[in-house]
Amino acid sequence: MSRKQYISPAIIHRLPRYYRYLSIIEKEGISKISSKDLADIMGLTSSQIRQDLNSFGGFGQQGYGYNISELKNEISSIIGLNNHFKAIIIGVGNLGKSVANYMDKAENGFEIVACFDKSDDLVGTGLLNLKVQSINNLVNFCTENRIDSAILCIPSEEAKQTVKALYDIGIKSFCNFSSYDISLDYRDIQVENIHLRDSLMSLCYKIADERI
Amino acid sequence: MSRKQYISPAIIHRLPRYYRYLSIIEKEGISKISSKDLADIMGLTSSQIRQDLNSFGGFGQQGYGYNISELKNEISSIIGLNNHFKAIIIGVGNLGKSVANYMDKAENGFEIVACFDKSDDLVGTGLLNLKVQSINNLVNFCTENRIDSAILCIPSEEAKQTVKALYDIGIKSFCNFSSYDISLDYRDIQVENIHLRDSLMSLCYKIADERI
DNA sequence: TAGATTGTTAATCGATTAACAATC
DNA sequence: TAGATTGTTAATCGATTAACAATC
Repeated sequence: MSRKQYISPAIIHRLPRYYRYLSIIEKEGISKISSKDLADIMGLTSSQIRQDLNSFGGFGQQGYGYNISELKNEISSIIGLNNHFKAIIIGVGNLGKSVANYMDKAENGFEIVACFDKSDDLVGTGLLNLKVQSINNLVNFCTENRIDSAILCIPSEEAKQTVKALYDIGIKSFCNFSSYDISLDYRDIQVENIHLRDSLMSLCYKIADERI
Repeated sequence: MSRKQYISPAIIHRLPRYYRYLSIIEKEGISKISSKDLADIMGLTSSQIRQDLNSFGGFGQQGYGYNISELKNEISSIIGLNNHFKAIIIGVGNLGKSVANYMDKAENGFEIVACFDKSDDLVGTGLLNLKVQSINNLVNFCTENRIDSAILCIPSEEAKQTVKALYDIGIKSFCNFSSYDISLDYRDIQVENIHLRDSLMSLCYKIADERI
């Protein structure tokens, strides 16, 4: 079967997990796996795995299973890891720094090509092999260089202004650490939100609920 | 209606958002709101809001709507924000530092009571008003002090070992920044995962998919 | 060939949306 | 009282699981 038209958000968010586990299993020197065995390892059902994979194509072989390297490469290609999309980091506090360092060392589909901060103390300092630029230079830089995505490591009020400026010059992909809900203001964008406070509060609920 | 037995994960993850928006609206000086108006602001449907809220109790008034401060307080109480659960940070690199600073300034249901690192360079340095302790002191500290939750800002191999040690002394709540899937090894725990790499990869997929 | 396991359709489950009687 | 809006039940939608024919 060929690739389905619509891929659900649930599937999109499982793709990186497939990639991660297939990488681990491949490193263990195993060359093939059945949906049942992979399901046991990943805590899914074999049905779900076959459904997920088959929304992109028939990567398995009846009676045999899936070739791990092959499947891993297929998923890498589906995610688009080899695109090495050009990303910029906005806000170079501890969060921006940790994100930059993390992205630099682990394969994730992006490469960081610039970073910006509003603080004069940080502008000109080094991060990875880059010099932190002034936020005043942001729009200029992004019009002169092709940028695929912006990683927002700034508070929500600043994020709101920054997204507006970037959207106006055509940048429509964001990794958002602020609590500003970008997708409410713009429809034709790609965004992943990492809302630390919301995660903590959900965890708080779970603990509190457990102790009732 | 009184509180339902089972609250779905989907609802649990919307609670912090309700709290966030109600706080914003309250600050704007508005005192009441209908499910319809709140839905428009939050990008939900009024049905969903009424369903969500009614799984905890009837907080509204027919013909009127919801009193904002009252509802915000109810949700704060449902999440359990006033518990101020005692959390420890494990790993005080840039990520650990940014999480610590963030948690210190924003209300989230937790307070950080200690932080640990394996690096001798970091042990003894200050973070918030705490001194970074050696990871060797972790189990000892946690047996002598009541700890509600551990925030894992370390790589997955270390996370796996650390979780085992903590689980064995009864700590069963984790905010996990590593890619180790704790819930596959332990069933009776509360966990929130923040998988930065997975989020980036999902974003990568969305961009790549958009450009097909 | 027989056994294993996929790809795919059908059934089930859960979450969202619609509808409306209750009631402020 | 009339209008508004909730609380709640019913309908729909989407995602997961089960089942099984196809086939390696």
